[in-house]
Amino acid sequence: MPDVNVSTLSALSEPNRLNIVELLRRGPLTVGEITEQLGLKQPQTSKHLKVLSDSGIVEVKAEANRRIYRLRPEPFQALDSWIRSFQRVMQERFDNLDDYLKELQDKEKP
Amino acid sequence: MPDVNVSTLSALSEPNRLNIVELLRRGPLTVGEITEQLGLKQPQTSKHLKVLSDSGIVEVKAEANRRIYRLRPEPFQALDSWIRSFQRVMQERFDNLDDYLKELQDKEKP
DNA sequence: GAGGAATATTCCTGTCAAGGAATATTAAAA
DNA sequence: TTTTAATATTCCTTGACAGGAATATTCCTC
Repeated sequence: MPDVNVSTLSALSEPNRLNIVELLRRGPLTVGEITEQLGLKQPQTSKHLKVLSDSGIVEVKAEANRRIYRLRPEPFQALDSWIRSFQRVMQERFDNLDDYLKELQDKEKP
Repeated sequence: MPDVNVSTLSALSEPNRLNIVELLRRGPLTVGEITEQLGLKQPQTSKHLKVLSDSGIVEVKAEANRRIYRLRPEPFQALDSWIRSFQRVMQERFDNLDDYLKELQDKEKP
């Protein structure tokens, strides 16, 4: 079972950060561009980017005055492989509630 | 672009809830079983299950005195398809930072 | 080197969510 | 029908986190 990083999930669970990620999907952007396109204020953008950066979702490249942010693929790969290994097991178990109910009864009346 | 539900992500971003989900992977469980296996207190378990239930990650079946919780596959499918559509676009853009830098320069010096 | 962009950081405040403890609810069992 | 088991709900408190505003930092340009 691949380990899911809670920090990845919690970083993505904030709407503005999810928007940033959706935006960066199209390619790298500077803080200013993100700020403008999402209608945020610059400090908040920087803060959200820091959270995304700390959790490894995003990486920075300094270019003179500017910081260019872009997505890192690893966290998404990890998340994906978790979900898929997940679905594999779920598929087997799915629609087997009746089996479980029978087990439960057996526990009660041995 | 498939829409990711923030509520799915935020529900999964709490460690105890993620543990519950990992546990339910093996099959449906009652509140008591979850409580015991994770060493939680029963009220907290119920609260976490409510959050998971509200976000559609989990569903309940009442069986006499007990409530049997199990995973619903839909949120995971949605999450998976989002990530994969995501990775498709990222793949194209990946390693194209140089292109972007050139664009930036063009913007500055037209 | 002074002024001005672009970005990060700090401090403050309010909100919200999680845990603890107690209690309510429902169904089973005696 | 009283008691007991399984679960949900409420109230309270505390801590984390997001936004606002101000300020610090870094680098460019003149």
